[in-house]
Amino acid sequence: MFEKNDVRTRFAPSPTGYMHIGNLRTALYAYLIAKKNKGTFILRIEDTDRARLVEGATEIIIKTLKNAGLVYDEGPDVGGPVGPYVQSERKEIYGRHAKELCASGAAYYCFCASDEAGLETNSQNTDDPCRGLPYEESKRRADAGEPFAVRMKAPKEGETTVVDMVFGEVTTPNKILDDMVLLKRDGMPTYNFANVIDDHLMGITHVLRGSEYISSAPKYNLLYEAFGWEIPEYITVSMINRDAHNKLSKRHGDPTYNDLLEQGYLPEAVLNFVALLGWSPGGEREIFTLDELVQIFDVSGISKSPAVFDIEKLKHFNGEYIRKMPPEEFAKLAGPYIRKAVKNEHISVGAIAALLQPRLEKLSDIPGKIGFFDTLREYDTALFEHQKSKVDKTIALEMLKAAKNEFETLTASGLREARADGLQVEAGGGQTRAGGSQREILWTNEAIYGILTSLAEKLGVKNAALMWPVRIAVSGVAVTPGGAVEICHILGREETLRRIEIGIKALQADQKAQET
RNA sequence: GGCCCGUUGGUCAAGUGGUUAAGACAUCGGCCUUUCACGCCGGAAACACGGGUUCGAGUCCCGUACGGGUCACCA
Repeated sequence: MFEKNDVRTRFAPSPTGYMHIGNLRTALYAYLIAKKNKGTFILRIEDTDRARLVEGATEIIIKTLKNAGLVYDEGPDVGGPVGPYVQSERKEIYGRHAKELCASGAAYYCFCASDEAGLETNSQNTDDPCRGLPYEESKRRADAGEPFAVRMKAPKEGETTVVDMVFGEVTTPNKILDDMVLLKRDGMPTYNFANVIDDHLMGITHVLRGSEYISSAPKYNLLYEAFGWEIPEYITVSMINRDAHNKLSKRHGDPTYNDLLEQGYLPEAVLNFVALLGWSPGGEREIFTLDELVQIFDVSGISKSPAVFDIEKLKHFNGEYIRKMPPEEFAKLAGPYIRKAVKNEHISVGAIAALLQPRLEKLSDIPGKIGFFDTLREYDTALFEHQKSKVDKTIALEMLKAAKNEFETLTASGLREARADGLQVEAGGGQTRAGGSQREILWTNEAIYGILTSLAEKLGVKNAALMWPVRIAVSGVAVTPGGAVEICHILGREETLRRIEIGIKALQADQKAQET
């Protein structure tokens, strides 16, 4: 069995597909509460509705929890002392308990056809016809093989008070409680019943549920009482909404956890963000690792009111996580995205990653930002005009010519090229002069910056006046990650010169067209 | 409709009877600068409403409004 004073929590999803953000948060809180108390976190699969079963969904859940770092101590694939952890494998247990309640008078067999019973529950204050059946008789019928469901015999008077760690005391008049079905005709338990049985049998001390269950909570209490079981701590968490009026739902295209990962969000960032939806640690800090959350999590910080899932803020969190990542790690993560957009093997993934890291919100944004490294698209020469940098087309042409000349001169005198990936190659046919001249340099960011800034100085213009046209020429787009220097560096000397040449030709053609 | 729950800026939120009502995202302005971003500085922006209780109420009580949940042999 399990330790008596052990704090035990469970995440109990039904395997119906990918995991919602709300589910993930519930799992996270359950995990945090268990770990904070050095307790046990359990995964239980609630698959009692075979009609809604989705093939492979259990695997998805397991994979998702692993991916998120929410390691469970007991569960279907890892076992544990109170298994099985899949409800469909516990059918006998529920049947036994349901019959026990019938025998004790807390529940009764119902022989109504399912649709008939449905009608009964909809019309208020109408008793199910089977409620009054004598136990002996209904037991005989059930034993004889007549199909039946089991319903709870809800009290008609009094009230039930539920104590919840988040919502406090919630009192409900018993007369509005219906005779909820415990066991369905197919012998499977309902969620309500299986949940209570399993939570008790598995020693769950803190029961986490979404607020949609709070109106059922009195019925759970009645069930616990009927069995003479101790009622666990209830922790009811409010919903996560898409906007002021709608809750998050897959139907409306709200992203699942998996969707978010596919969109280039980091698991850590999503988890961190989700933790703060409906819960606050109280201070000003917002960025926490999972382990830190375990340390500081407290049920008292859980909010009663629902929270809106704001993707903008998630983006910010994701950006924060990207920025604080070690550069090598980020390069590894971003590598595939970069390679997909920039096929040219000579272009360094690491160098592009370095440019991207401080200005990226999510990985899927990468391709849109760096396509120009791969191919220089045709662009409007109007891009060369930039008031703030004091550049018009005439000046741009002048600047490009000067830059080209400068880069070429260097080549002629034996420029050694340092590729962005760190490999050095000989330029200019390997005619490096022994001893080297003063003009012999490496094609590095520092060198290019030096060349361009001293050129600007020589021409008597601001850096921006030179940098702007160069950047436009080598990229062909108005907005680029990194500046002229970095882009030239990454492209390499040869490609840089080629693109500058293209820019010059375009501007000259423009000029000619203007004259005629 | 019955029952239950909620309501602090556009959003997440701190606040547990006395505060100039934090902070974050988004937004706007500025600085930095080689475009963008990062970073830094600053602005605008909130206690749903009405009654109580109290010397004093975002905080406690009642009501109203609005929003949500639930009322399945779904979970």
